[in-house]
Amino acid sequence: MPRTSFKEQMLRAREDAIVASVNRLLAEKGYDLMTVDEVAADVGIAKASLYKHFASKEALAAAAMVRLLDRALAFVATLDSHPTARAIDHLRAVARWSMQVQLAGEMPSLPAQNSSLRAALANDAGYLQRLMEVSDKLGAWIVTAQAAGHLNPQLPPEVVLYTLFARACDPVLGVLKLSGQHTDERIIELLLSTCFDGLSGRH
Amino acid sequence: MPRTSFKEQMLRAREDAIVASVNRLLAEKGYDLMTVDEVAADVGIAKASLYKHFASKEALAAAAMVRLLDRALAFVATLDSHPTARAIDHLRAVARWSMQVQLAGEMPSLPAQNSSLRAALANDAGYLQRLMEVSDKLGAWIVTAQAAGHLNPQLPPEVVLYTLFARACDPVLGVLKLSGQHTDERIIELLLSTCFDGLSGRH
DNA sequence: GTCTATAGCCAGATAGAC
DNA sequence: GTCTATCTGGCTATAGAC
Repeated sequence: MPRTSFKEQMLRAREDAIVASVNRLLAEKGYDLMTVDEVAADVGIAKASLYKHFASKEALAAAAMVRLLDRALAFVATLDSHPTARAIDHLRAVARWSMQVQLAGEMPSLPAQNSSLRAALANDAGYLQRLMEVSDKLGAWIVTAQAAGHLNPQLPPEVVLYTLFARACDPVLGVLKLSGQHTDERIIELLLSTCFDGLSGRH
Repeated sequence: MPRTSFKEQMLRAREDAIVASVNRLLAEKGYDLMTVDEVAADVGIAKASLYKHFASKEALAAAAMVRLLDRALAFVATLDSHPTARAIDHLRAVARWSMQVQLAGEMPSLPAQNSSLRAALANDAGYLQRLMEVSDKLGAWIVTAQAAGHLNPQLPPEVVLYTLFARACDPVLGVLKLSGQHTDERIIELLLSTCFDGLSGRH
């Protein structure tokens, strides 16, 4: 395997800068309102140059999702290095982490209904593989936590998994932040409570 | 007050048909992917005629939201006629109703990030008034249920309110329906459970 | 690979006859 | 108020020089 040349390093750095911009703009405006012109201006290159790196706007979104999943996998790996902790604590930690990412304005937001975008993601091997890795990790913790009685064992594991994914981009977070009535930490504690303990709370 | 003439009745009926189409298309494709051409074709009139009734695409969306809120208020009114039931049961009933609406493909979906659309809604007196009415009704039930110990009294009431609104358009519902592994009724019971009792469930 | 300039398309909104 | 036909602007994507 040839070592990466200087030119390749520069290319990588530029593409990282592009994806970072895309990630931020996706978090700020969402996919539909983000324009490729904006991305190019934000990175500081011409739009045509952008298209030399990524074939389409959809490819840009996919790259941002890959970046996010890589961050998630890195965080999951740090949890794995504490094997003494309980699975339920791992799951809470992941949920808290995803909410922190959202509050920091770094959670890319894609429309669930755009079918051509969905098709592009479904054809992206790198995206699919990382999504499966994250799902497998969380799925294992879910089953363990259910067996230990820390998660409701009557819920199908996939329902728990989908719910955790959905809470990572829950609009309630943004509304509460906009209201300005609570600190970021308090918002996260409130939403973790409603997510794991429900609106009724523990009795 | 003059009684409504035949012409006015026809006008009303046509506008109702328009809003019904908009509501369905908003549920099916979402605001950004719904085109005004589509709406006109669905209703069976020319696009220019549509613009005689509604000034803009945003006005169409606002009308659909008003229609939805009117349906919600009507449902809330039926609950009010059973004054013996507990507030928590009313809230669960409203949550179940909203999930049924979504599963029936009748829940209009608007992007949270489109600021011009948000501005249009914020300037629509009819929309705002109905939104406040619904919020007041639910808010009263929330406070009552908290006092009775049926809802976690440590949660700020507005957090409960926002959460109920958010669960009405929770994407988890659509994903579970798409997976085809559960009946509609089972999906609703599962999501009601995660919403009120949390992922941990009751202990 | 980077740029300027532009093609091509599509959707929201409108003109003007009837 | 309804229609056909059109305008207008913005967006993705590309051509072609350097």
